[in-house]
Amino acid sequence: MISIDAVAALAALAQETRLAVFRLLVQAGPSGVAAGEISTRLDIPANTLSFHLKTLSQAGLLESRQEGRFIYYAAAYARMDDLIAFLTDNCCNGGSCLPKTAQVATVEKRRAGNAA
Amino acid sequence: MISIDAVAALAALAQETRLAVFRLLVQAGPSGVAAGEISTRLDIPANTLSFHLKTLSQAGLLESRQEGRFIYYAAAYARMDDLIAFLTDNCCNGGSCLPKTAQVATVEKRRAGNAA
DNA sequence: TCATCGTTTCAACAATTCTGGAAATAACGA
DNA sequence: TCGTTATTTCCAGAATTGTTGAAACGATGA
Repeated sequence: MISIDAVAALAALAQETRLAVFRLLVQAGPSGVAAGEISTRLDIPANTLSFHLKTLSQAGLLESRQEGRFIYYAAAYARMDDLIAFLTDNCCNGGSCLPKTAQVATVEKRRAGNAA
Repeated sequence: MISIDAVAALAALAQETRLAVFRLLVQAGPSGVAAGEISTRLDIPANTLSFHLKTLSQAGLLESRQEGRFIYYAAAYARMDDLIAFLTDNCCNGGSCLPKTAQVATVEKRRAGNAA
């Protein structure tokens, strides 16, 4: 991940409504949640939600699939991992201040253990 | 960490200059870097940098200490961990999509192994 | 005290963002 | 075809943000 992508992802998450949507989807799992249900569960007008879903998608944080009249949105877990790895990259110059973070927060190592 | 704090932290990081500053400090380690040196290393005007340092500090992402005429800024590692934990909280409803993230990205577990 | 250096505050402008009403699109069932 | 449902696009206004010149502040050494 490069800096400009990280800024886009962070900007997408740096908004109360979008953060709530993203967390809902992170917790919901890879199968995702339909836009309408997100709208209902978080009490967000459909058009406002659509705007935020687009923002999150453009930042690469969501994936979507159409199923009939419904569009299911799911968190892009790999992207989330990329972002975390970017933030913690080379933490303390490779030192030991955050050994677990440094060890785990690399895309490759995370993916090795991930089903998503 | 509550949602509004997370939004503040993410907003602070969602800006090219501030993200560069934060990553510089994450990599520099707990001893920190003086404002002037950050300004030089990243080629940011002093007043602009000051504005961004304040934003990052208010979001709880930086700590600072004065030493003579210099002010050293350092990444607030615990806060960074809180943020990551907040994002990945209850990932996949506690399922196994991201076992390593779920396992590590909790404040308590991270702190147990952290010197910072 | 004075000059200097490191850093912060103030002020103002351009640019961007969030929001929701209204209308449009797209898929389904009758 | 028609009506309904799910979702998106268009639009406009209010609010927020990033930037930098200029000035101010605070610590230091002579």
